[in-house]
Amino acid sequence: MTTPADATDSFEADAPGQGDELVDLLVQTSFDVIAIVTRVGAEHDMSLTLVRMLGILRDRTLKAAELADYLGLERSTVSGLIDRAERRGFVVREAHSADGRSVQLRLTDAGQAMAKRGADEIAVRMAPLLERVPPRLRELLAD
Amino acid sequence: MTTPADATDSFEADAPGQGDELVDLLVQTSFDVIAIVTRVGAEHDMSLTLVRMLGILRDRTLKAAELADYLGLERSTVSGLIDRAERRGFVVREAHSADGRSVQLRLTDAGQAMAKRGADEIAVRMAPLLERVPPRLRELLAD
DNA sequence: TATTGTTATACTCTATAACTATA
DNA sequence: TATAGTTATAGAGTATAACAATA
Repeated sequence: MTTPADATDSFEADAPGQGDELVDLLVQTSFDVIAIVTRVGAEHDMSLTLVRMLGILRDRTLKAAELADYLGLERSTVSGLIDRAERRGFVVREAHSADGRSVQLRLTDAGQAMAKRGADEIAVRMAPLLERVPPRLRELLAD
Repeated sequence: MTTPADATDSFEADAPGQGDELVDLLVQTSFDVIAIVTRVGAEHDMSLTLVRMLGILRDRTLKAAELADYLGLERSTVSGLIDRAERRGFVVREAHSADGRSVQLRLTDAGQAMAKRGADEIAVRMAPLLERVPPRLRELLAD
């Protein structure tokens, strides 16, 4: 906006206009989705972060530092998160075979069960939201 | 799953299977989007909730209780949120014309400016994400 | 020296409960 | 009585900084 009569204004990255409805739609939808995940978690006394943790560890075994990367959180934060998850029997800290400093994180059977249950419930809650998507569009999305 | 040999299994709400990839995609994308909004907010020392508040009040004037409904938070929580936003000059509490108990919330010019700036920055950060969406699909989404 | 994980500390966000003022 | 908002309090989530153990 430093050059007053600039015909290419609407193509500048810092002068949005055209695609904003789509951005708004995506942001609003995202908040709705996260709200669903948060609610399902809350019904099982789990924070959004704990739900994410179970989802991530569901089909992986990770070191604590790797989990921190996945979650975008500090190691110290994840340390406490693991504490709480372990106390509830969802996860165990195992010795890492190759690195004495690391701990390997693994879901317990209870953790696996809760992860599956949560995923199922989330899918059910999201069904009404997905049903509003036209079938043709839904197929396109599944590429 | 109470009737063992049920051919309509895959259509039962509590026996998900088919559309799970789509659900996962939507959830993962939502986390990515929220991460962008969170990061943009953090760069301006704003929590995700404060960013949402500015976005909501951008084209509306609301009572505190209404804002709480929009955000899905308790009134007491929103009270503190308004405190902090007011202290930073983003919003003002005005007397409600018809109800002496209520406060009317209105963005200041600074609040409007920050709301616009945040929305613009979010749109810019989301551009790479949107560019991965095929144009044909993007048109369909904008219905 | 660098990295992994933990602990101590502090701040923000959130809810519950109790309260005041108004309806 | 019921509703709008505030305050006090407590708990969870988060980051920063300092630390011990291992690489």
